Amino acid sequence: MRNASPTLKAIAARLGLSPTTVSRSLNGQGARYRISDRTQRAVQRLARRLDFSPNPIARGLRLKKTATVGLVIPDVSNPFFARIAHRITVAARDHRHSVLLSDSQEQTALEVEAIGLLLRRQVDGLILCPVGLSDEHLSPLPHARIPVVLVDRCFPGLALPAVTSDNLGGARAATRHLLDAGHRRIGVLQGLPGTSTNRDRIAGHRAALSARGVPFDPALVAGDSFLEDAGFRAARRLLRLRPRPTALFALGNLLALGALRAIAEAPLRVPDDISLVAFDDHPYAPHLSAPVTTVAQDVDALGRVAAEILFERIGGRRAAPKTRAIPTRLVERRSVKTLATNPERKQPT
Amino acid sequence: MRNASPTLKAIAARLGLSPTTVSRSLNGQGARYRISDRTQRAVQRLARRLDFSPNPIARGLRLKKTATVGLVIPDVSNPFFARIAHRITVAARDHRHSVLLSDSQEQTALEVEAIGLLLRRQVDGLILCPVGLSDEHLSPLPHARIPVVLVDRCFPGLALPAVTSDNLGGARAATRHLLDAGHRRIGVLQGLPGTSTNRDRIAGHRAALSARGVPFDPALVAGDSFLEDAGFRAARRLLRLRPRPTALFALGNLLALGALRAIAEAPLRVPDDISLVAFDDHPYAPHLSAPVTTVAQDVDALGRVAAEILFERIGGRRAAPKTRAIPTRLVERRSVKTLATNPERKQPT
DNA sequence: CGCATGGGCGCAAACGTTTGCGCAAGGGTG
DNA sequence: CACCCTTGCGCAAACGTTTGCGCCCATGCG
Repeated sequence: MRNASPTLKAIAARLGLSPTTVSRSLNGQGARYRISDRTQRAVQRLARRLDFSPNPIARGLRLKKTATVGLVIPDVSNPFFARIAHRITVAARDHRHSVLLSDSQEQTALEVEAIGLLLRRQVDGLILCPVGLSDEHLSPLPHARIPVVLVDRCFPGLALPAVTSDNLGGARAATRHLLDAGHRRIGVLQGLPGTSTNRDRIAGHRAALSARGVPFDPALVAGDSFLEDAGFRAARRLLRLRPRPTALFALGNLLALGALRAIAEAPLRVPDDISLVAFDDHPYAPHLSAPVTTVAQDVDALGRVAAEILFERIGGRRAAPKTRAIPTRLVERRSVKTLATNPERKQPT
Repeated sequence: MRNASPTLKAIAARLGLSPTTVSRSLNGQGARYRISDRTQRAVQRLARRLDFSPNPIARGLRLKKTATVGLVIPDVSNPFFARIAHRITVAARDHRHSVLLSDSQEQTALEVEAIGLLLRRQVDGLILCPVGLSDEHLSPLPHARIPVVLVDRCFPGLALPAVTSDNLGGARAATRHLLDAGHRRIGVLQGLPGTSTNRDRIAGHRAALSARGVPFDPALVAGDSFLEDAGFRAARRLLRLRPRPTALFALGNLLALGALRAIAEAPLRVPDDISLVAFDDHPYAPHLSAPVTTVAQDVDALGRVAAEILFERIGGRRAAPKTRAIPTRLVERRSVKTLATNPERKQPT
């Protein structure tokens, strides 16, 4: 803020000392190098008085450490990722690190570019929400000289620590909830096939089905991306099936939004004509025309835990890479209709 | 990505040249310093083959330019700011700059700290969404050696370029809309008093009132922050007034959310028992139990224009600081009830 | 043949730190 | 008095660039 912090040299000159001595006095190396207490105190006092703080660029050059972490995110404007970014930014400050933010715009090519740039900029650590379709470009990362943590989407083949929601468990709970309410024809609005999140959620859905002995019908799965418009199109398609599904399960928040549009357009009503469950909770969810039942992810925890792992590793601990699953929570509202016709609902377990 | 880019020195050594020559060949200074075309081409070929790219830290140290811009935001997890951050991040990439992100957590103290840190890190420009309560700590910025742009909240006294929504016009349009529908007792849920956004929105509201000759009643204004809970409490208070306001005007998206909660709790229904207009549009707005009429800000434009101004100035143009107002748009939905009792509605102009 | 001219490139300093090593002075010991 | 140890600190190199200045060699001209 004030007129440019003075340099180490300037401080040294004013005290008739060498930059060496000043540096050591300020870095707690005084004892190690036998700087007298008197000198150290004098240095520290002047430094404080002049609001000195070492030039991070010069320091970075010398130390090959920049007190900076890189954050690569597919889309910062998506509230989900925005909250992750928020938590990480806050955690970074706690660890006196800055955050270099990149937005890969859901494109692998930009992701590659961003990672390269961040590595060249000598970040001390990297948190990555991969676009998620492929991982070949990530394969050098486990051998990078800095720790890397994956968030949200993971690649089992990759030796990198990852933090993800318990997508499988969350989806299983949602589908189980629908089954309990007597639904048997459940349409699924999926996201980007090939991503771990999508795969796990589908797997959870299928697990719940087969646990109840309900056959899985691929014709009831539609969609090809996590974006709203894909949700709209997929929902419209599913709603035209005959017999119509009695419930839709949207595997993402934007997909749910698209579904709502398609349902309104049909026009149908939730939950009378069709039930709806969505992955991702949302502040507005309770106030929708039909407050929608959701699988809430603990987004804050995702960001927090990722940052924790990263800074642990930056701090030196070099544990084996492990993926951490953050639990989800089913938030029941009023978008699921109980089908009275079905005798076996609420069967024990 | 690959094993650390080689250094200039390494390239020079491999070609039997000096780092000087290599540097000039790569920076387009070849002609200026009479490097032969043959040499230049050889350098460029090898550089490309080895995927060389100059160490940004070293470069930053020497040049006192880092190809980095700082971004200070009160709360990245707020979708409004997240979108601004998104646009700026994208714009920065277009200009080959990186973004250092700070989250001030709506605290002036943290904002001060963040600005200081970014300046020390030698960012080439700074985009700031000020917390907005005070501006003394910003007063050195107009004299900083780098350009600074304010977004969302501005300080008239400060000689800094600023980009804000047309808050006054937007609020005026909203209130006018309510007046047209016959409402006279309009409760206002305000945000943080003292911020320019809040002040301008209130001013717009009052302008619309007085244009219609409706007196302004301070008792109908409640609230003390832009957060949801403040909206909830303020709405609850206003809803208990007798006679009850016939409409609420929430001056922010989270305030609207709080209002919805308070209305549901009352319990009242929108728009039958109470009308609602909110500042800030939202993807879920159309799907609420009463699709809510909103004043939509062009958030993308806010971010884009801010980035434009910043990079123009980084590029050298040192125009006088000017504040740019981005137009808002009234999105009419179904949360406003037309009060039939009132004869003078839809009066011309 | 002497000199100016121009082409092609390198020297060395600088940016602001950190750090291995070593130097000088003073005090104690034999 | 010679030696060693301790205390207190500085030298200089290094990190990887960029840049003002100047060097050297050919060539052309008179």
